[in-house]
This record gives sequence, C-alpha cells and structure tokens, in this order.
Amino acid sequence: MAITLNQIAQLCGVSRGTVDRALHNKGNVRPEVAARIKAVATEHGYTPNRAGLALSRAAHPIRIGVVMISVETPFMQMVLDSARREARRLSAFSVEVIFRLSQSLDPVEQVSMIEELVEQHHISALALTPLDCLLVETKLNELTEQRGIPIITFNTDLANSRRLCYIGQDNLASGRTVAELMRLVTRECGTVATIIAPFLYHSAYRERLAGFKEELLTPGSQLQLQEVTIPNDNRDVAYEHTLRLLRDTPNLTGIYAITPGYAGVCSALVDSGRAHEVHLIMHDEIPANLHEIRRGVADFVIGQDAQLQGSLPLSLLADHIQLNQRPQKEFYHTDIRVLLRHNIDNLL
Amino acid sequence: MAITLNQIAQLCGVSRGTVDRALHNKGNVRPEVAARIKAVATEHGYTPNRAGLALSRAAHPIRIGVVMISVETPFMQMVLDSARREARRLSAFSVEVIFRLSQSLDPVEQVSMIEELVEQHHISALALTPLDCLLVETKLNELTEQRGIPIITFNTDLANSRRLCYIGQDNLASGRTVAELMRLVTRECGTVATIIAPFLYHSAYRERLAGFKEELLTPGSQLQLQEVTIPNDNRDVAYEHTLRLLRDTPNLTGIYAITPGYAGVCSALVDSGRAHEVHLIMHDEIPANLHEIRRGVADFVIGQDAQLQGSLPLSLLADHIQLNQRPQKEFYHTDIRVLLRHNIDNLL
DNA sequence: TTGAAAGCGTTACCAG
DNA sequence: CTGGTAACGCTTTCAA
Repeated sequence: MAITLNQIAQLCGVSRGTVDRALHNKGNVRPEVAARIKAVATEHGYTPNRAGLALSRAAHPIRIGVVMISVETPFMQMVLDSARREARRLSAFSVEVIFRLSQSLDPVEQVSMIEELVEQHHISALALTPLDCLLVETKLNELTEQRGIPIITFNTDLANSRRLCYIGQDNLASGRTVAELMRLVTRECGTVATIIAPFLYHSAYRERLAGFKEELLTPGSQLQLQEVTIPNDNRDVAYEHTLRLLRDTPNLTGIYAITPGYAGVCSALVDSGRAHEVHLIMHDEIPANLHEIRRGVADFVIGQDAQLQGSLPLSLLADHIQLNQRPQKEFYHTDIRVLLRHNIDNLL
Repeated sequence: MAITLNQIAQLCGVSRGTVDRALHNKGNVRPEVAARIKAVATEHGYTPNRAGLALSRAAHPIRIGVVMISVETPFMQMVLDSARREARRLSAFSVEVIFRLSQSLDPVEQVSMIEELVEQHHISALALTPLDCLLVETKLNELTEQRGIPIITFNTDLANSRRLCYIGQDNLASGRTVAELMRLVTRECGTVATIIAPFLYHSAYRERLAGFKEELLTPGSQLQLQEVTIPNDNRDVAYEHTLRLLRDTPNLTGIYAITPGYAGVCSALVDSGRAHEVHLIMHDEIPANLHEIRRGVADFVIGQDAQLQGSLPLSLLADHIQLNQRPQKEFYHTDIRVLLRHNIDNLL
C-alpha cells in the first residue's frame, strides 16, 4: 500500500488536516511547514487513495453532463451503453452522470441542452459529441473560459474549441485505410464510388471522404472515382440511389459506404445480382454489417472502439475533477479496426 | 447513489452487521430475517459499494500472483507494462500483486514459481501464461480443487485445466484471418511459405499455423503451401533460413512469419531485393514490425490487445475475490487487429 | 495557523 | 443469534 495522508502527518508531526491543506494549497499553513509536508509527500510518492477520496465526498457528489447526438443509430447505441455502464461504475465513487440525448442534428437544441445541464443541474464537467458549427463552438469556449468547466469531445471533434481532448477515431486516417483496402480488392481496376449522406454540422463523415480521396487518387492510380451524394440516410433512399449507380456506371468495381443507410446499399447490391462482382467496404461494427461480411456481400467493415468512446470520456473527467489530473494527450485516437470474415466471430 | 447497507438495515429494522451476515450467508441470522433482508436487497438492486469495500479491507490486502513467460519479447513487455499499471491502480483497493517473470519455457520452473507464490506468499488468486504440458495442468487443477484458488490464463490458454477463463487471442481465428489476407495480396497465385520456430509447450503458435493451413487450402485454391520450421527465434537463424527459402522456392509469392525472429525474415527479404515481389504478413504489434509496414516490407501485421491482456486478468480476479463475481465468459477473446499502413499512425 | 472530530460504506470483532 | 464499535483514507467543518 502506498503512503497515506495520516502517515505523512505523523512523519511531519502535524495533523491530517494540515497535510491536506498544504498539499491542496488551501492556505492557512505556515510556509515552512507546507514546504516540508510537500517535500515528504513527493519523496514518498504520495498519491491520494481513490477509495478514500470517493467515499469522503459521498455527501457532495460530482455531476458530469453527457450530450450525445445521433443516438438512434446502432453504433451510437453501443457507445451509449458503454457510457451508462461507466456511469454505474462511477456512481460508487460519488460521481453522478446526467445524460441528454438527441436524434436531431440541430445546433440550437444542442446548445440549449448544454445550458440546461449547466444552469439547472450545475454540472462540473461535460462530455459531448459536438455539432460542427460556430454556435456550439462559442458555447463550449464560454463554458471553459468563464465557468472553468472542463470539456471532452468524443466520437466527433470540434478541433477549434477549447476542449481538454478528443476521444475517437482519426477519420482522415480511416478514410485512407479504406482507400488502401479498396485498391487491394479492386486490383486497381475500374471505377470506385463513394456513397455519402451529407449531414450538415457533422464533420466526421466529411473527413472520411477526404482521407479516402486523398489516398485513392495517388499519382499513377488507374482507378476512377465517382462521388454519390444522397439526401439522407434512409434505407430506401440509399437503395434507390445505389440501384441507379449500379445501372449507370460502366465498369463499377467498388463501393465505399460512408454513412448509415448501409442496409439499402447492401440490398441493392444483392437484388441486382452484382454483390460478388462489386466490392463493398462500409463503416460501423454493428451486427447487421457483420452479417453482410458473413454472407459475402461486404469485403470489409471498418470498426471503432465503441466501448472506449463511451467510457473513457467519463473516467478522464472524473480523474480530472477528483484527482486534478489532466488528460495526458489532446487526441485519444481509437482503433481503426479492419474487420473481415475471420476476425469477427468473437464480436457481438 | 445506489442503496447502502445502512439503508437496508434501517428498512428492515436491524443493524448493519446483521445485513452483512445475511447477504453473505455467514450464518448467525434467523432464517426469516435473512429472507426479508435478501428480498429488500434485491428489490432495491443493492450492490456493495466498491470504495467502501476496498477501504474496509485495507488492513488485510488481497494478494494476487502473476506468472509470465517469454517476458523478454517486446510484445510480452507491453503486456507486462499494462499489468503493472493495473496493479498500481488496484493497490488503492487493497490488492497486492506479486509478479514472477521467466524467460525460459521450462515447466519445472513454472511450477516452482507457482508453488512459491502459494506457499510463501499465500496468494488467493493466480493469473498466468501457462505452458502447455501435463505438469502445469496438474498443478493448476490441484490449486483449484484443493485450495480453491481461482485461476485465469492469459495470452496463451490451457483449455483442459480448470481455470476460470482465458483472456487472449483466438489463435486459430488469427491464423485464418492471415490466410484470408494472404489470398488477397497474392491474388491466389504461386507458393506461400510459413516460417515457424517450434517452441515446445507453446500452443498459441501451433494454433496459428493450424488455422492458416485450414483456411488457405480450401478446395479450389491455386496456392501451394511450403512449411518452414526453424530451430529457434534467433534473428540470424531466421535470416539464413529465409534466404535459403527465397533461393530454393520458385514462384514464391508470400511469407507468413508466425513466431518472433521477424527482423531476420525482413532483412533477408530486403537483402535479396525481393521485398516488393514477395508479400509478407507477420504477427505482433511492436514498433519494429510497424516500421516494416511503413517502409513497405510487410503488407500486414496482426496485432492483439496488449493492454487488455495485461489488465483484465487482474481486474477480473479482484472482482471475483472482493465482490464474489465470477467472470461472465469462459473466453475473453481479444481483438484480431489487422494493421496496415494507414491505421498505425496513432499506435506507439 | 492548527488540531480534533464527524462522516462516507464496508467488514471484522467482541459483547450481549 | 444480534447489535455496537472500530477501522480503512480522505475531506470538511468547527473549535481552539
């Protein structure tokens, strides 16, 4: 067991209370005494005991707010499940987590959710999947600067805001990874199409596309690129647009499905009888997509660590507030998982 | 905050002590009272508070033993680092972890390490990377049956022993995954070679090979298979054997490096000038191997989650002993990571 | 400026 | 069979 406050107090011939005040710079300690206490503490590598600390604060729990968008998608459900588990775990450590979930992509709604958490529930930290717009950015900076509320973004980032860190995939890199795999499966022949629903205020999807194009069209590549933009991620909409794509594009060898609507894309491929001729790579490690791998419709699925995206923001914020530990990095980039037929058996 | 022992006690009109005894079946509680207490507890979803529990046991810490082999390899170093971090974290929860590390693959040494932990240090749980032999298996079963010591295997399993669970890769599946990728990069042409050092008592490597062969040689495959066995994992030994392989095998299109000695294989490929003609897939997500991806010598590296393999055995054992929670599964299969040029930037 | 005491949730121990 | 008390490490509050 590491050294405790009490032991330091005995070593220095003072009381626990004094040691506590000295180490946390709360004043009311004679400078010489404070210096000696700090010296002893660092010498013995003192770290506050989490269990004791949490217990002592049971009367005044810390409140952390969580704001999430797109909670209706299966992937975000997995993230949410993980966040709820972490919240339950943290409840034993005097941390309360308040969730605010949204299916819309409306910045005004997001900002009002944040405000409600701050004003009504007096949260002392915030984790969110931010919308990519100035309104939200301004709000986050205000919380940071004027209220000193630490913020962590997850799943999607807002790089210009003054958040503590981002936890999620490097979307540019995941687009590049798909391009590399696409070159492999198409043997660099024919035309490759990207299918994307252009969600306003949602930067992750745009970045995937950018990374993909950058890597696919390197000098010397024989591949043609066709970009398809569909109005939304509805299954039937994706189906129709994919059918049209298949009909109108001669020599189509690959499809990269960037946004949800995967089921429509797959059905169109199957119904047109070209599932084995046109290679398909999609995002999102969800049961339906893994099934498409198993039945040979999709070549690869790109996954990301839903567990970590749900749990890490909360545990980092709890550490930050309770132990005064800042996150060690600005970017916690989660795995870019390459899933194919034989490495998905143990998932889900 | 969840319901506490104290609150249950008040609801039932008894004292904390009685509730404690009732819930843990320690006897000395009138049956009717015990039944009522349990009913109230389940009704309110009582879970013991981890912080309080840990604190109350500070005077009598739990001791967990860890026995690891092959600690000299870079991958096992990463696992060990993660286990040490977890041990530090658990020290605040009244858990002490005692490590016994070995570079040899000697069953007699492993058994004596286990015995020392049990006899001298009185560990109440054990996590180990077992050698695959009857001597170790018998010892583990003895600990389980006669001493009631819970055991978890990690990184490599001993499926016939009565361990609680296994945490690590599904090695058969990872071999199959490599075969799938190998078919892709070689376009199913030519001869593919496997290079393996036949470590006695080490089942993980044999399983990788078995999975690979099973999947590569499916009916209709055009690929030829050449199995190369080298005496050990020494770099120079691997180098010489790879050079010979390259010289003697006409139409060699792929190499699967199963065991350490990777550096020798890569050097041979580079020195012979055939690095871009012969495709290479290796195991182990270590810096040297990722470098081989970056410089284009290796096509893929198969990684596994070193973090989880180090930390999960300890936290599951701590939960098992402190909270009486059995692991939920017999197999915790960690990721089979497919690493290629664009998804390794954020690693290491 | 400092110390002492209470309380957080749990277990262990001892007295009734 | 049951209840009370002390202890774990820490913060907070009150008194000196």
